[in-house]
Amino acid sequence: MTADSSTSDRALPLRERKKLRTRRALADAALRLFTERGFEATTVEELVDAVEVSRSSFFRIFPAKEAAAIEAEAELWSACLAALDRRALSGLVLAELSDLLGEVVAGLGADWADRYVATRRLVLTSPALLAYAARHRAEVEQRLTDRLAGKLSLPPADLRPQVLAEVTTTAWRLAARPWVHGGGQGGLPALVERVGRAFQAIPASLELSAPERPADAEL
Amino acid sequence: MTADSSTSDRALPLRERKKLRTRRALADAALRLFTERGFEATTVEELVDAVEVSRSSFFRIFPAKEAAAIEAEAELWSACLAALDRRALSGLVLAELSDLLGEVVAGLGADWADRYVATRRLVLTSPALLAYAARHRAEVEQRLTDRLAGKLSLPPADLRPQVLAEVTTTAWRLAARPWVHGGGQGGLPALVERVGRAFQAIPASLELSAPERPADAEL
DNA sequence: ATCATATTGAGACTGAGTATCACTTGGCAA
DNA sequence: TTGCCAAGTGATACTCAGTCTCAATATGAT
Repeated sequence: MTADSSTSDRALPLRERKKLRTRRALADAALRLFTERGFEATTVEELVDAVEVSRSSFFRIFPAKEAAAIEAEAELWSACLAALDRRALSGLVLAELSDLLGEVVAGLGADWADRYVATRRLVLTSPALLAYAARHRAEVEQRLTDRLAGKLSLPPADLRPQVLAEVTTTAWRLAARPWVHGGGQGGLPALVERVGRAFQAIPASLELSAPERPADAEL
Repeated sequence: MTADSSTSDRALPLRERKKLRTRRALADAALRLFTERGFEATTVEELVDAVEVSRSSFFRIFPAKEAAAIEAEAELWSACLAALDRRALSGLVLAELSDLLGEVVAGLGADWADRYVATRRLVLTSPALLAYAARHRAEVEQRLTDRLAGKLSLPPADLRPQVLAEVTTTAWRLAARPWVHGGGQGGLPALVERVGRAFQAIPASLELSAPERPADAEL
């Protein structure tokens, strides 16, 4: 549910639909052009020419050139935050978050997987995109933290919601990185599977021990 | 050990010392000017005028305006990576990382605490700085991951070094945020104390449970 | 002193992001 | 329909970060 959000959500103020279509057209063109020619080598001018929109309009829709490139990533996390708002938490919070992320991923649109793979590959090619994506992650974590603390009635200074938010994005990255590396093999179901395993891997990782006499690390 | 790194490391190629002094002067002026006038409101021109260096030189030393602002943060993490290179790991890796971070912090220069507090407060005021700092963190994590995997002879795809690197920077942030918020009260010893407790808080946070019937989150 | 080599500074140039303003277009009431 | 208002669009000018090139200057070795 709420998983459609494709080009035309029926029963939307008609004018908004056009805006959404433009936004999506810009994001798609951005992904394509930046991938073909490189992020820094493509100017915003070229991008807006391809979509036949003015430069002014671009910056009205996206706050930065980078934002158009990571639209697919942004969609994922706003879906997660929306899902968290709808959800009542009970039991192990970490397990709830794992479920939630899995459900959100499973409900994403059909074309999302390809867009996301392209996005992540693109991000790796440009320091500016890496920075922008990293900040976006930090913002998502902040919102996750706030919502978790709110739902659990914990004070903002409590470390636990912060850790759980951090762990959530970490699990996502752990799961998504190899999936993207493999070209999105297996589609969304494979990704969901990986997300579940990434969440499980985290507590286990904290127990990792080094051998008593590591051969290569002697001073 | 290697904890000095103040303006003049004796027995350094004489020419390098001057470069270091310029670098440090720029970083100090950046922190001061950006704090006084705002990051976006201060131009690189004004900054280099204050230090009597050319714009060209600035960009030879720092890759971006933002880099001069987060110099104190960068110093911390390069000290950590250097310390990790020197250290032989044995036993619980998480505990080793906690120790290591504590030792590095305890060994930082006397003026570092104030510089760091100022840096973090400044970063919070500017989206551009937030993005730059977030990317810096990601780079540090990548290097931590590589070194851990190397030292432990684990394949690069193993999730555990990635989790441990992530947890290390998370613990740092958990510890530093309230410390900075309180103006660095208690100095480095207080910070070291907080780092230790942040590392301990992480496994505990993963067990957080929600009450079975949360009153405020019903749909 | 002299020569090769770094390092610096000056200036021009590109392109992102912002602000302003005139213009158009969609939505709505009479 | 017609006219009106508001919201959105496009053109243009401007600032400033970051790159590049080249000349000037310092540094160090012989």
